[in-house]
Amino acid sequence: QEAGGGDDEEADSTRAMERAEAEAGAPGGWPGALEPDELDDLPWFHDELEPAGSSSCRVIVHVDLDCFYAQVEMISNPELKDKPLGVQQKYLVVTCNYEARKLGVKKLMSVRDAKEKCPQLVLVNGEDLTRYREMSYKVTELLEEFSPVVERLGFDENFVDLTEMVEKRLEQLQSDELSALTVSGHVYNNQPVNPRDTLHIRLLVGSHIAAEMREAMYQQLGLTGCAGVASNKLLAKLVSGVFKPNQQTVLLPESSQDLIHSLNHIKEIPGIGYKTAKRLEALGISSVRDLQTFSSKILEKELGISVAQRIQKLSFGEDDSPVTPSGPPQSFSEEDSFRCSSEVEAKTKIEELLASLLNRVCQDGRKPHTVRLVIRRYSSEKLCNRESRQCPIPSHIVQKLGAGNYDVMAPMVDILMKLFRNMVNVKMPFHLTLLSVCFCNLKSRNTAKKGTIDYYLTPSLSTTSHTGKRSFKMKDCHMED
DNA sequence: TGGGGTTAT
DNA sequence: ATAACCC
Repeated sequence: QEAGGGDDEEADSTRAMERAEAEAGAPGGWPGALEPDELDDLPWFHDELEPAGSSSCRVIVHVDLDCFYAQVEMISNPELKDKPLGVQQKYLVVTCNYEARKLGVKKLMSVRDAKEKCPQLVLVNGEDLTRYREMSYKVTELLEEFSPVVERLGFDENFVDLTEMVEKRLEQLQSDELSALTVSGHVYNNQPVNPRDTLHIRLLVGSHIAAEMREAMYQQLGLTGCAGVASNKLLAKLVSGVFKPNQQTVLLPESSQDLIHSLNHIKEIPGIGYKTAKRLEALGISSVRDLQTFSSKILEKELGISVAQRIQKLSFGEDDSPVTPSGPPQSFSEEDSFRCSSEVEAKTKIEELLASLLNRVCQDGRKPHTVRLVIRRYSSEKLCNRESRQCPIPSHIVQKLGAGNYDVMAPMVDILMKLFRNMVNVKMPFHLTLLSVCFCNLKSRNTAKKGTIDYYLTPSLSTTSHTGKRSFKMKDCHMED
């Protein structure tokens, strides 16, 4: 228990305070007095020490671009800037700018409903993600210049671990500058800052870095967004959305219970998805406090120990998951939802998807060693009913990947059609609503040989690749042939 | 509901 | 290969 050193004392006392607050916050403490044999049902995890060697107080920023696709479209065509704008995929308005939101348009609204609410709505097609994807990676790369530990979440969100950067800045600061330190942006709950609290000070320094990041995004890329600064990813993400467009908020530890309890339903906790929320509701759990106070043992039996422990910690605002550098993508895929009831239609679409994918793979430089075909069958019921078949890409085709795309087109289509016929009995009538082609198992095209430095620095070859950890970026590897 | 992504089992 | 999660 001594392993942590000085920093852990502070963090532990913080956690103890949070727990005291949580218990005090519940009217009359834990609902229903616990029987003696239920005492070990009390959450145990608040007092857990974090791994030795890691500083127990992290500073994490969550950066969330404002209506990202709409912003990219407004940059492409500035005439759209002062108009209500929606980005359309099929018959959905997947996102829209704030002009449109003022007039009642919501994300994922049908085009019909949106036009009804807002007849002046301008729509642009956003089914081709190329420009969004490119801009998305520019944002991630910009953030990586501040600190290399950047985790992407979708195209428009990033987490950055600022702990080290904050430490360095604190070392540089003089004591008079330190006492005059102010916050950049909002403080959640308007909580007063205690200038003698080192946790407060670190988070304030984090808020300045967040402001610099947002300023750089605007100056260099023309993009606006929100940021949240807190001691873990969950809280950073929740707090980033408190003041909405183009603002930032820092969460001080004493307000973490207020933030988590500001959620009206457990489904709003990132990490608790549709399925888990339904299962929890079946157990009578709907509020954050319901989940906090529910029997850990019963929860573990219902959901499995892994999910149960993770989500119950989340309900207290606790999240020890690291910011994992995303690096280059693990997979490339292109999909299209459309009706398809013949093999010829399928083949035509597969050729189309494949052609785009080959261009992307060519740009990336790495080579995929696996290809996957995904379908969705028409069946009115069952959301998310997708089936897939995958197979290795023959090595003689892998080698040709990169420049001579036409040589690989035909054999790849052949492979994909075999996968197709493996899933779909083409002698029987069928009705599909989606086709998707995915390239994965990407390996660097370099000549690293066993025993060389390159071999051990190549994630696809060295042992680190199958531990699931990638702790450095491909672009840092400089692997020329 | 779109057109993407990730990790765990 | 699927199922869950995220946007």
